[in-house]
Amino acid sequence: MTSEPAFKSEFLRLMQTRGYIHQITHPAELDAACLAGPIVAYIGFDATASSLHVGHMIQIMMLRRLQQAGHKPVVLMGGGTTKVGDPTDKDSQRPLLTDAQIQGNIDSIKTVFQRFLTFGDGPTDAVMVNNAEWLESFGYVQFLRDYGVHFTINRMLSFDSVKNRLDREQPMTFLEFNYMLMQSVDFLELERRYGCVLQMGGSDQWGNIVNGVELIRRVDQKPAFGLTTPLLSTASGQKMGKSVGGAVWLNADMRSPYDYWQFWRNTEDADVGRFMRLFTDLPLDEIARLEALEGAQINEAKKVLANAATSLLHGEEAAQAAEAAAVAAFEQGQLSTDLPSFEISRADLEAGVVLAALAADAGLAASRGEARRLAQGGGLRVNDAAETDANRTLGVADLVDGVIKLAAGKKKIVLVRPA
RNA sequence: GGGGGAAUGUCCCGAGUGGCAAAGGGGGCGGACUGUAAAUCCGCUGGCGUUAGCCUUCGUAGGUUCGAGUCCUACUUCCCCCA
Repeated sequence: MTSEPAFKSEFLRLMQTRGYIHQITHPAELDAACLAGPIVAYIGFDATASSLHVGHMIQIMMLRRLQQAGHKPVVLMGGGTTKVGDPTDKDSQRPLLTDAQIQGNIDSIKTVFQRFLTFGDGPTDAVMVNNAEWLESFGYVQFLRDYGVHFTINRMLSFDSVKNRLDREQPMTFLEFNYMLMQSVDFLELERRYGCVLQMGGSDQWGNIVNGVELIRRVDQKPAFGLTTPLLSTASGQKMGKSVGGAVWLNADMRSPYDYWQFWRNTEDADVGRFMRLFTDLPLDEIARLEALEGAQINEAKKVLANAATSLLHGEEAAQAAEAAAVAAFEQGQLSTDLPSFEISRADLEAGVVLAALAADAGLAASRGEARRLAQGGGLRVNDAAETDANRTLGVADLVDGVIKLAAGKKKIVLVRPA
């Protein structure tokens, strides 16, 4: 699919040279459509958590590229679909979220897009819509008659999202089974409202996207296209998106800019070039130069990557602060006030705090037991000295320059400060 | 509708004779080596407790037993065979 069909449109060329394309439904037709004028394309995001995470970055960047190439991005928030739950890649049904939770998540997720896209009423300005607007107003029988007729069970059973679940002998409810239809109807609705012709998404969404494409072509006899991105894994084969300490959230209140910077800084050597193309706006020739660096020098390229990616999300200032904190902590062994911190009441500290409890509360370990094991393994550090006794009591005497520096491993650092 | 089998550590796969906090992988985390990389080697991987120990876990709910992942009953879900 990525065998260099030499696209003529700026958008598809951009997508191809930067490595976003895994599959396209009708490459030549889509290329022609992009050439003919601004097109409207969308990506859907479900509101299952109060923040998106780095795994979503490739989709967000794709909308950004779309706008850069002179087209109109539509961000679809899945207020309606989240109520059903996408069975793709899930072994079992998630607990259903309440309306209030979903709305809260949407409000919180929204903010991130403004950093990557220009919203407004102009022809290439981005817009954000919520599929609850239409999905919630359908009557059951009407929905079945209008859309259900276009889907065969035979076909639906053949899609990976369904097949995987069945293969693993896990139950799949009728509710989840309908997710596919809802996503297809979304595409149709956006086509009617905004003239949207393209849906993009991760490769796991291929089935859902193709269904929408076919629905539009069948019902409205209009052109419609789908484009998916490759599944992102690191060069050594791990699923991308996790880092020390779990999911890398995009919202600053859930993952600090420092952590976000660290995530990119820790990229594997072999991924540096690919990630720069996907996740930054750096020009291709500069990327080529940077990724050619060898040995320890590639670390400079990783910093460039981290700075660029963090600037996009959190702003340049935050990126520089993160870099400064990292340089101080890792290269000079000094403290920086920009390191993540945890506040403890002065009274508690004066009374004495058990290390294991503090480490757990500060987020360095999931539980006190884990903190103890960490200490026994030599991974817990207090003011840079390994501490194997997690039952030790810390007090004001342990303050150095007003803080206690706690570290789990070499990369997870928290400054405990009394307040 | 009838018959047979299956569900295990809330990340996944997967052993398990009535004495089990439950083998072994993968993944994850930590240590060593490096360059905050990869590969490799080592350790850890239910919660609370300093130790003793206590609590919670083998699909769900009951039961038998001093004692249940293991036996019985019902239910849920999945697979296979017959109709």
